[in-house]
Order: sequence, then C-alpha cells, then structure tokens
Amino acid sequence: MVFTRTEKSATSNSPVTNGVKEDKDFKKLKQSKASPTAPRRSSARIQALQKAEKTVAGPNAVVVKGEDKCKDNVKEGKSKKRSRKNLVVEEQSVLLLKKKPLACGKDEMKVENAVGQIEDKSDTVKVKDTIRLFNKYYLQLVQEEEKRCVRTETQPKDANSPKKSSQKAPKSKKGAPHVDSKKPAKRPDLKAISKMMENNEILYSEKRIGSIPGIEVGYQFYSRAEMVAVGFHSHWLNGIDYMGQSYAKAYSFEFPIAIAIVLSGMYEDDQDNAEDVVYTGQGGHNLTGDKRQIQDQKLERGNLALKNCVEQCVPVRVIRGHDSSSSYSGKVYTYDGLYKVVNYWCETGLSGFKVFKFRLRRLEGQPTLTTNQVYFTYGRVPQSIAEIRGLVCEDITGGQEDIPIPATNVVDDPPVPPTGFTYCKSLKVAKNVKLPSNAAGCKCKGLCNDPTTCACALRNGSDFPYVSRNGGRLVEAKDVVFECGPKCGCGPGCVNRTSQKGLRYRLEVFRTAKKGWAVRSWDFIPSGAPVCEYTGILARTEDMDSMLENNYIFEIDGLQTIKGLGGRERRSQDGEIPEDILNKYEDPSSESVPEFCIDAGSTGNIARFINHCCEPNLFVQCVLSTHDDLRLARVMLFAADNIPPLQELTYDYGYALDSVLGSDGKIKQMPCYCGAADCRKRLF
DNA sequence: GTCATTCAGAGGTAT
DNA sequence: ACCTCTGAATGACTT
Repeated sequence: MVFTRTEKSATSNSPVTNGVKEDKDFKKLKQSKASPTAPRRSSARIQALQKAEKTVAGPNAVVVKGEDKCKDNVKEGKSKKRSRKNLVVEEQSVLLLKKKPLACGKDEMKVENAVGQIEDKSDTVKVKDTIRLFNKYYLQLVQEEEKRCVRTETQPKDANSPKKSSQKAPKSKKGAPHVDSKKPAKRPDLKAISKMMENNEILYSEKRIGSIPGIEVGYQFYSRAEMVAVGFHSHWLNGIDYMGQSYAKAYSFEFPIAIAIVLSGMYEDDQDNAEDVVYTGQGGHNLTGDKRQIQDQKLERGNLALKNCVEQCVPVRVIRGHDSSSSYSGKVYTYDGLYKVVNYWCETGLSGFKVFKFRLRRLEGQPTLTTNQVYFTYGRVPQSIAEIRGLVCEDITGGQEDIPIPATNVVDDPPVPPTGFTYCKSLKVAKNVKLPSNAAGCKCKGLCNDPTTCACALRNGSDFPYVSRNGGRLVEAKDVVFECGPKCGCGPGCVNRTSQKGLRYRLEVFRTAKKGWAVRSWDFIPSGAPVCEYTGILARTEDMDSMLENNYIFEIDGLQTIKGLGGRERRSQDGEIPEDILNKYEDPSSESVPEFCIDAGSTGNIARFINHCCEPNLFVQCVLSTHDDLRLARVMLFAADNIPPLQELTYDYGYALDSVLGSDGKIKQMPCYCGAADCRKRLF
C-alpha cells in the first residue's frame, strides 16, 4: 500500500525529491514543534524550520548543536588530526549535550525520545552513511576511469569498432606509455578508501577490540574496502587485522594483538565448523598462481598477534567471505561475531611447510549462526514459479514487463491477490495535460561516451550521470537527470538512457501483516541502479484535491527541488542546471507547489506497491528525456544502498508531519510501521 | 558460459 | 622496504 508522497528530504546521499502537499499545509507544519524528526531526516525542511524559528526553545538549540556535531563526525569525519583521545572526549561531550535536555518538560520529552533514538540508531546510521559515502566515491571514481578510457580509446587510433555495448575501452594503454595523466586508477574501491582516509572520513579510524557500534552480527559487507571504510577491518588485502606496537601506550596489553580476521576459505588447511574454526596463519605462500605454501610461516605479524590473543584472552571479530554468484558484486562478507582464540600450534601443512594454526571458538551469548551465514546462501530465493510459497498471481503485469512480477500472500486466509488497479508499464497522460516533446537531443552516434561533446552530458554538468558498470548506475542523486531522448543520435543501448531500459531485477509483490502489500527483489541490487519508474496517470494536482482518499498520488516536485523550495534539499551544485531550463518558470506562484502529479490509484506499475520507510533503501530521482519541463519530469526510483535479495524495497514518502488534512479539514494522522530504528512513528 | 592466470594495488608495520 | 586470503581484466577452456 502506498500513500501520497509529499516533500522529500534526503539524508546525505539518500536523496529526495518531489511534491509537497500544499503550501498552506506547509505553513501549518511550520508551526509544529521543531520536530523530533530533525535528527533523522537531515532534512532541509527541518533545518529550514529551525532557522525560521530560531527563537524557539533553548534546550532544542542545545540538542541541535549536539546533533550537528554528531553529523560532523559522520560526514566530515574527524577533521581534527588524529589524536584519539580528543575524539573520545569530544564524543562524550556530544553525549552530554545530548543528554542534557532529558529532564525537561513535555515538548522536550519528545526531544528526549528522539535523542535517545538518535543514540541508538546513530551508530547504525553512521555506518550506513559511511558506506553510502564510500559508494559515492566509488562510483565517482568509476566514472573518472570510464572517462579516461574513452580518452585513451579515441586517442590512439579511433577504434570506431561497431561493437555495441563495449565502450569499455580496452585498457591497454600501452600505446600511450606516459599515461594520459597522473592516475591509472584501476581500483576505484581502493581509491575510494584512500580518499576517505585523506579526508578523515573513515568511521572508526582508531582500531578497536571487540564489537563495533552499529555493526550487528550478521551484517553484510559487499567488499573488503567497505570494511576498511568503516574501520571494521582495516586492511583491504590482509586476512588478519591487528593492533601494533603503536597502541602500547594506550593499553596494557602486550602487542601486537589481533582484532579481526577474514575467513575466505582459500587456505588449503583451513577448517570451518561454524562455532569452531581452525584458522591458518599468514605468510609463506605463493602470491600468484596456485597460492600454495612455498615456505615456512613465521611467528610474526598477524600470527604473533593471534598468539597474543590466546594468552591475553582478547576476542577477535570473525568475518566470513562468500562468493555469491547471483550478485553483481560477486562477493559478500558477513560479520559472524566475536571468537576467542583458544590455542595455537605449528604443524607441517599439506605442502610440506610449517604453518601456524589457530583454533577459534565462538563466544557464547551471541545471535545464533545460521547455516545461511556459514554456507552462504541468500535466504531462499525461488528458482522457479513452482517454488514460490503463497503464490497468488504469477505476473501482476500481465506480461507487460520483460520480467514477470509474481505476487505472494502468506498472511491472509484465504490468500488474496492484489486487486483494484490496472497494471500499466508506462505513464499515461490525462486529457488536460499536454506533454511537450521539445528536447533537442545530442548528435552522438551509436553510444554516447564522450561527455565533452555529447549535448545531453553537457546539460548534466558535463558528465554523464551514469557509469556503465553493472548496466548503468547513477553516480549520485541530482536535482534532475537529463537523459538522451527520441531526438538523440544514440541508440537504445546508450548509458544515458539507463532509466529507459525497463525492469532489471526479479521483483515480487508480497503481503505483509501490517503494511499491506510490499515489494522486494530476488536479485542483489547495487547502489545507484535504477529499480523502477513511478507510473500512473499524469494529471494536474488541482484536479486531485477532491480525491482525498487516494493514497497513490505522487507529486512531481523537480522544479521545487531545483529551487530548494519547501525545505527540499538541493542535490546538484549551483550552476549545474542549464539556465534555459530554469528561466522558464517565471510565475512564482507556480513554483510553490507542484502543479502536476502522478496518480497511481487506479492504474500504475510496480512502484505503487512500494512502502514508505523512514530509513529507506531507495530514493526518488526526477529524469528528463523527451522534453525539458521540470514540472512534468519522469519519476524514477534508484537504489540508495547495496540491497541484498529479499530485503523490502522502500523509499521516503517525505511527508511532513501534520501536513495532511482530511476531508473535514482536520489534520490526519497515519501511523508508520516501517520499523526503522529512527522511525518517526507517523507517516503523516 | 566458466575457470585459471595475471598483476597492480597502497597502507601498515617494522627495520 | 618489506608484506599482503582483492578485484577485474584477460585469455583459455568447456558446454
């Protein structure tokens, strides 16, 4: 089930876009308390509110301060030079600041709760934001790399090979030995963590013994580099992460001591029995080729660190690496909890060389390991229609989409399928709305790949908004994305048509107990990948006002976002949007409220089943391709995170609290069941 | 399509 | 100046 979407707010890179209910409501909203939701939604809107009512509430001000600091820690990392202690102290002072308002009156109670939640969740959210930042850098660097490849491709010999999808550029830059500049940059993941280190954006740059706040047992990483970004395991290559002598001053242990290990199952002598692990030490093996042992291991570095753990009873975080062929990322790393290093010995391994062995036993009192974690399989993703439990409809699209979308219901008795709507893959336009088709288009041939000449890329700030990796991923949320359209010279395979290529993942509509219908994917979805468009009937908002009970209206607020109106957070930098686009809308009254909306009440696609969540994994992105009218932009949903199979897909409907009025003119409330740690508890 | 091989990668640790 | 249980591209192979 879906409700009216309103203003969006974005948390860092989880974007937001679109419609505001109406400005009178917004005024009401303004009067509402400097809402407890402020922390969660980094939200422009709330910030605007706070600015607007600076005069309010002392305690709130304090809280805000604390939050700001908190945010600083997350976003800018510790920009202070290292010195751990300072950091710790600072964090404590933040805590103090946060706790202060606890003892206050009613309104402040809200704040208190909110603050309490911030604390709980902020660890989780810090991790999430850190990973999102990593993903953003990663995609930016992939983009840079793709650009570089184009350059080297066109330079050497203008290989205008008719090969279609491969503008991949054979990276044999041998032709130009002096490299077309400084950085070969082959590993965007490593570059991304380098960048985060430079900027002090590593979440826990100080190594820690034991568990890491915000990372529960079962947490999944999608690359070694992600772990480095969080500070969970600080080498991207080594299996054993340990604290060296430099920590001797701050602790009374004998160093080095190991703090985290990755089990990749690659050592020929490793044994893994879930709760009980025999881990082979590092060193002495052939780095290339068969990776066999070629010499004796020594009791040094990581091996010594693990030995010291035995004697000093230091627990070690254990991460298991898994191949997951079904995913684009190809690898998954699960955090499986703390283990104690029970003992160690030295033996002659299969290859005849000395190896060290460490027996690890899982500490008690942790969530049980499932076989899914040890022998990694993603839940039970059905392989065929016959395997689907609770199937109530084989394909709700009736064959319209390339990939069928089944519906399942294991909640109702008897199970019922979703009804009351007509599936429609593409947008329909109401009679009184005219969709222009004035986009000029670019003159590229075949595929667009040179952002310096493609007219469409130029509109996006001289870059393609997408990288071609994984079939097209949006590098970051923008106010609006300009895609290639019907008048462009490029073909359908062009990366700048990424949102026009239909569904890419096997989606399922499933029944939930409290939230009605919901949507999930059987496939892994990498961050920045397009998930689906929001379709329905494109209509005038004013015609909708009578239909208060219609919960499927999506207001198109591309224009409002671009202007930063209604508290929306700008996503693009000033000057990035071509002026000819902006200058069209001169009537300020037309700007305050989205003029157009998409009504998916009676007709729509899969998007109408996607639920709201206060901590979503999708974001909304306005896209223009056939015309350049921001008020009529297409609405796309993109993945904000790497999304594992079977995780419910959600986005932030973006309601401001108390912004929705019932037919009686009273404020309507709707509880939120999203279950996020920082849930606002109300949808509106 | 899958497998095997290749190799750059870049910070941490110790010398 | 070492070390390193990645990742991705390439080439060889199998169906």
